[in-house]
Amino acid sequence: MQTHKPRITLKDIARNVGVHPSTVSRVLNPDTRKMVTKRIADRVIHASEQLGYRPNTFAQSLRTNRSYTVGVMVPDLTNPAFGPIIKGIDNVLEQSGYSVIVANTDNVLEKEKRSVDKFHERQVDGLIIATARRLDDVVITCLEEGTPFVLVVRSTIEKGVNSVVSDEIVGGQMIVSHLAQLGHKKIAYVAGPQFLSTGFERYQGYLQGLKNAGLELDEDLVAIGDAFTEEEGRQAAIMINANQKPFTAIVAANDLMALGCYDELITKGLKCPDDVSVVGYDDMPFTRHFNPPLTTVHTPLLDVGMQAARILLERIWKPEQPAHALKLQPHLIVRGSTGIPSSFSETGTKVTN
Amino acid sequence: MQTHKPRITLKDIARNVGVHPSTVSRVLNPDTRKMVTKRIADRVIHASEQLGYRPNTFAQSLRTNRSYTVGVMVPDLTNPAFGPIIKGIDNVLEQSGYSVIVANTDNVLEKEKRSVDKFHERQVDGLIIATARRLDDVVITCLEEGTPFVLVVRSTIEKGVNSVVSDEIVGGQMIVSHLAQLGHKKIAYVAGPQFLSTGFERYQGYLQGLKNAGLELDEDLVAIGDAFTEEEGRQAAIMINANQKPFTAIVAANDLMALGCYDELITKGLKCPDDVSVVGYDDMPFTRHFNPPLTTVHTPLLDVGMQAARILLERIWKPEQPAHALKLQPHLIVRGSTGIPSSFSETGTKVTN
DNA sequence: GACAGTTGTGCAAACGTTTGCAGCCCATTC
DNA sequence: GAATGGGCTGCAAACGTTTGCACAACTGTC
Repeated sequence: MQTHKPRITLKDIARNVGVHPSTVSRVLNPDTRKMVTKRIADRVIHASEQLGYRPNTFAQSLRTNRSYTVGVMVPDLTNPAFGPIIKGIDNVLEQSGYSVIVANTDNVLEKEKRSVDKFHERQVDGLIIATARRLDDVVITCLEEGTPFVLVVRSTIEKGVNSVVSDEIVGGQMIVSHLAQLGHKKIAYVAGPQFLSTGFERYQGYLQGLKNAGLELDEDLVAIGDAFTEEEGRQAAIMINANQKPFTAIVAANDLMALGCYDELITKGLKCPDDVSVVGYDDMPFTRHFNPPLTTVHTPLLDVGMQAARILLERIWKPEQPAHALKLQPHLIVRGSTGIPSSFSETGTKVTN
Repeated sequence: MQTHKPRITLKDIARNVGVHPSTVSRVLNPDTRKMVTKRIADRVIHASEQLGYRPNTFAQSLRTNRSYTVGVMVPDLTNPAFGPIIKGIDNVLEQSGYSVIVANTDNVLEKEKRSVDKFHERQVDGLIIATARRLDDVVITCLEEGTPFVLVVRSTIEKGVNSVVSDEIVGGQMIVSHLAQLGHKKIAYVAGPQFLSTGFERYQGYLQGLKNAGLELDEDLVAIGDAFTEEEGRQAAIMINANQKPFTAIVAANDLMALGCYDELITKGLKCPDDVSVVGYDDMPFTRHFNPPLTTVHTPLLDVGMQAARILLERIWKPEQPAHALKLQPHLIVRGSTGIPSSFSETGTKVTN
């Protein structure tokens, strides 16, 4: 920001007031203001306002080694789930004078590494990571280097790292329980990537849910997608259909994949929920407007962001505190995509072709 | 990022290789590398890699007055339209070594001012602004201060500012033309805030579209919302309904407001598109999954972001170039929410009650 | 072999802060 | 009235770079 007006510095104020720059510095810094006489302080403040002083953050950071910035890594900004999270983060951080630098990694490891390197270079005071794999080198590196960071949404298998996630297993169970209660017995599963905690744990929740409901797992009814995308959801649904086993419900590992299932059902001429029920996960914005409105598990995304930011601030201020792993309770939201199982599929008469 | 390992500096490398720090600096800086002998350069590079050197960006920025960061101001991260834009921005900027700092302003002027102040303090090299009002102090300030910036999505009435926007007026016309072609004559309009270029120009497009189609404007069929939100869209639809004038289509100023119209139609027991057609604007993610799939005007949001970033880079590099106002051609996407007008409303028999 | 010209490297200042230390002055105490 | 102490302020170094300038060493020419 090359402004033509010459930047005015502590020295300028000092000259103006007739004191030493260090005194000005002390006045303008809340922690040290009490060190200087009120009378002088007032004059300094007045002069600083009049001259329109803006501290040079680079000089400050260079001297203090704190940048008052934090880095946020997300896998895909196109996914509407991340908007609210970043908003939550920004809300609390900007109140404490921090700025957030975002990086979009497109789920590719190379970019994640580059981003975290960049963040290091920029000396961010902390990191919020929404891209973690269950086994994640990047996370391990951060851990070793002592970088304050907190994981959101996706966690790793390591213990002792700060994180804010939804209780995915419980969420998965809730879904199956809901479907079982409706009378579903053949429940298909469109899984997310198993190297992500969300993909893995939601699937575990599904398995546990089946057990709870006294249902058998049929492996022909589960397919694993390689990414949390609509397209992968559709592909997985296609694979399941190809197995020619009857089912009355599909639970998808997230809302996007559920949308992919919608597509596949439509191309097969199946109605949701009349022929098959569908449920998603995340409750991203506007799920209630889908056709049909999607039954899904709600995670308070804005809160996730805000809590993560708070925890991060704590860690930045007192790095030696024990890690804080926050698990938010999920919440099933029943909408129009789930209903009682169709007699067709139930009897196995009408097999998807 | 307080790492326990001591930061290694140019001086360390210099000592290691046996040269002066300035030489190391020259080697590591692409622009000046040619100044130093290949043999020495190689040794320096080798040492720097071995020691894991990371330049201190603060020192660099302090010295050079360039931060290699740009600020991005958006009104509401919850609106899925902004995800793709930011992604586009990030994509091109990170390739040039820039980082993006985002700020969410919630559409409140106070926050916008605070954010832009913050950006100034952080000495961002440029700004991308998605929050502009038609008359916007913040923009004027940036203009006066000579800050490189580009507006996205929303423009101001000033000429000579960089911007990347959709041709809203054409878009508005396209919508009306589409509806008129289907046979609609009574077309209601749910307007967005008129102090935003998007709200204003889309409405102008609507007016122009009516004229083109030889239709009369009925003021009872337009209502203006105070914000581009679902709720405001619903309220506007309610107001129009309250006027008891028949209509067969509603065009909303953006997709969110269109969703609000959906809600109101449902509570009135009206079917879309059978009873009334609805069209939105933006083609934000997942509009095709809405119920019914929303006819809307597509703007290539990712492109908007990328183009804006490119223009900004140009301005940062050569500040004296004339402004670049890029107007992207919109594109009507017809989906299930528009159809031929219902005979009911057409005859005025069935008035919304 | 002396000279000019070119090339490569070192020197030191500067960017704008923060902060430990030293020293001053004034008030307090015996 | 001298000694003690505490409160304010100035001094200067330091953070890690970049860069104009000076200078040394080399190349080529007559």
